[in-house]
Amino acid sequence: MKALSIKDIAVKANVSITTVSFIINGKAKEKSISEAVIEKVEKIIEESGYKPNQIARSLRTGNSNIIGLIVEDISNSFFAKIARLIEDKAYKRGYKIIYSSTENNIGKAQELINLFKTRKVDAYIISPIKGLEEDVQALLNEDKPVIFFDRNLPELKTNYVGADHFNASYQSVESFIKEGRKNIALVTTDIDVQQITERFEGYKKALVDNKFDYKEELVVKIHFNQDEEATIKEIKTLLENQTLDAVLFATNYLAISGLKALKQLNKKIGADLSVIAYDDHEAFELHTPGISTVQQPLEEIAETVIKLILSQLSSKSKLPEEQIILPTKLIIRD
Amino acid sequence: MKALSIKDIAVKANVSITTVSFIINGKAKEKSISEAVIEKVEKIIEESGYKPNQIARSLRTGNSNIIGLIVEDISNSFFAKIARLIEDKAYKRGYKIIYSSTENNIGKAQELINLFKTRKVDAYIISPIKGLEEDVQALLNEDKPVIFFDRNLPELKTNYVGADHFNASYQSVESFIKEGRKNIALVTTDIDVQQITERFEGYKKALVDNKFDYKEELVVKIHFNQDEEATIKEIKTLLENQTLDAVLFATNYLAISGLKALKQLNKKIGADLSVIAYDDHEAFELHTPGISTVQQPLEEIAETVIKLILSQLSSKSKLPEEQIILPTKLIIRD
DNA sequence: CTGAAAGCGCTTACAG
DNA sequence: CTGAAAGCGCTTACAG
Repeated sequence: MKALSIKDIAVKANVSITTVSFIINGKAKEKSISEAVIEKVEKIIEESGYKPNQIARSLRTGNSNIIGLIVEDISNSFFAKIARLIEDKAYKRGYKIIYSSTENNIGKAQELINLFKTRKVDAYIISPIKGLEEDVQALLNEDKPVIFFDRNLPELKTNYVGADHFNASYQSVESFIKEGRKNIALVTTDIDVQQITERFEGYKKALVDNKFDYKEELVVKIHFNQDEEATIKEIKTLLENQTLDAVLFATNYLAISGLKALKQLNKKIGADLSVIAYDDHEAFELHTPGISTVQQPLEEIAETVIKLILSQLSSKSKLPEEQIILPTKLIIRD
Repeated sequence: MKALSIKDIAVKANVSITTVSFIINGKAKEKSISEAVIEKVEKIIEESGYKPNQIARSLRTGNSNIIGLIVEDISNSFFAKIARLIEDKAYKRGYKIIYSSTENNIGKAQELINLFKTRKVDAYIISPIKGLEEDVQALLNEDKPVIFFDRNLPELKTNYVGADHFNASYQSVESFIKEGRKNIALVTTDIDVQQITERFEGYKKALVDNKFDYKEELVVKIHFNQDEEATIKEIKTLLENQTLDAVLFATNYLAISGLKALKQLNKKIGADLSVIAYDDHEAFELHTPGISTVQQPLEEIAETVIKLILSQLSSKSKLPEEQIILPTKLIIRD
């Protein structure tokens, strides 16, 4: 039951493996192989079900038709949806995706890059974390296409595709203000990544621009890797000890924890309290009342990422880096 | 900036590549390489940051230390969580996982198996669909370890790890009956896979065992690939036109659609209506009132799958197939 | 119009 | 204790 090799095909067709290789790779015309030979070989390949060994091909050519995708956590619905969309789109263009999660762990992230390197992936799509600068720079030095998404490491010259996190927060706060809210809290995380910082900056700027004071005690930064219990507790402390009438949650899972906290405290969203969550989640639509959310344009992000990667892969010369910021949408529910 | 090869290391260390290879692969003792040489070579490897080319290694040895994972849809939270757990556990044992989604499409599933084959993955973890029998049999003929999870194709002799879907439904229905419910509906899908059938059988058996009539009009089979709008509409029709006081949802996403339907109809879960959903979801805990769910033992499923795969991979002789059915847990919320 | 041969970077049976 | 050499399955520059 050993797999067929190009040699087996060559023997059966009574030609050299060179000829078979040319035909497999669509270079038959270019190499002026005769019609008769092409047909004969194609027929044999078809009948025998021969598939070229991609490992051998990769070893020889140095590329793999595989794109590596590195995300924070594939079980987070934002990343899962993006991964799925990217996979679909890449697949249609003849590329496969392999993906893996960093868990915000710099060591794991570095190992993944190494893994992908030794597997000779052709390009990298990364939602990066601080500390990865050197490793990514090494990829760039080897002229490997790298695209960041969701987050950026601005000191590196890379392509980046992401949502307009600053404006998303800004608009959320303004929406609260229009509703007549006076004391607007922010629940965010302590991960030091650009998009979290931007969400914070947008929040502050909107307050200041509207002549509200920025009050430190209304901002909670939740430690990234702590368990949900602790998060809920911190949010409860905020809700109980501060005068507030609106909360912006900077991530999806923080909003989930926040809703659990509200439920435990028996506080209702409504006349006395407004909530907006970053990134949609099924729970928000179902919630009574519905939870307003900031929605990132997933489809567009995926499409843009793939488009940039493919144009880099197909161009011989180095293309200029692009920074693409896509607008978010605020969905108000009640 | 070309990557280092084993030859470069050999030259630097002034030994043969054979020696370097033995050292890299931990065979130094066995091949009685001298301590001095081992140390020298290890130092050079360390300093130079040399990483063996896995592609070349795979080509030579015929295996890859990669396990292929094929699921229905990686953006479904059940599969995303399982994938993440399996990835973690495999990683700790030196295996990488590559995963991909079939979207319940037989053509795509076959392509994925082919893709994994040409990449020489060492083993396959598959949530299978009908029509894949031949392709999987071909893998088994090549003595590749294959493990099914979540779903089974019983005509094949493979390992299988899954939850006890029959009992899960059975217990759910009995729980409704204990609450005093009389008219218990089932919302399920029309995919023809074993675990969906079992959920249906458990539902019927529990009714009959408790001397209730099985009423066909209380069962809705939703077409798999239809959009959510249509699903919600069908569920609304059920809720409006039938006398019922309890609904069991056979999947997670059907329950989500069901809750949306209830919300649109302004029907409340409570005195007049009980609901149980298959597989937990954040929305269920947050929902007011909380939604009861059947929980599959994700951690155990992942652990068992990996254990079986590794024992197959490490044993030379063919192991007998195991069918492992793990119990589910019914979580009652209100 | 077609083929012999080198080489991608490894592992391993064999020899000494 | 260590190394020369074959070979995994391809691609491609070169030759005719």
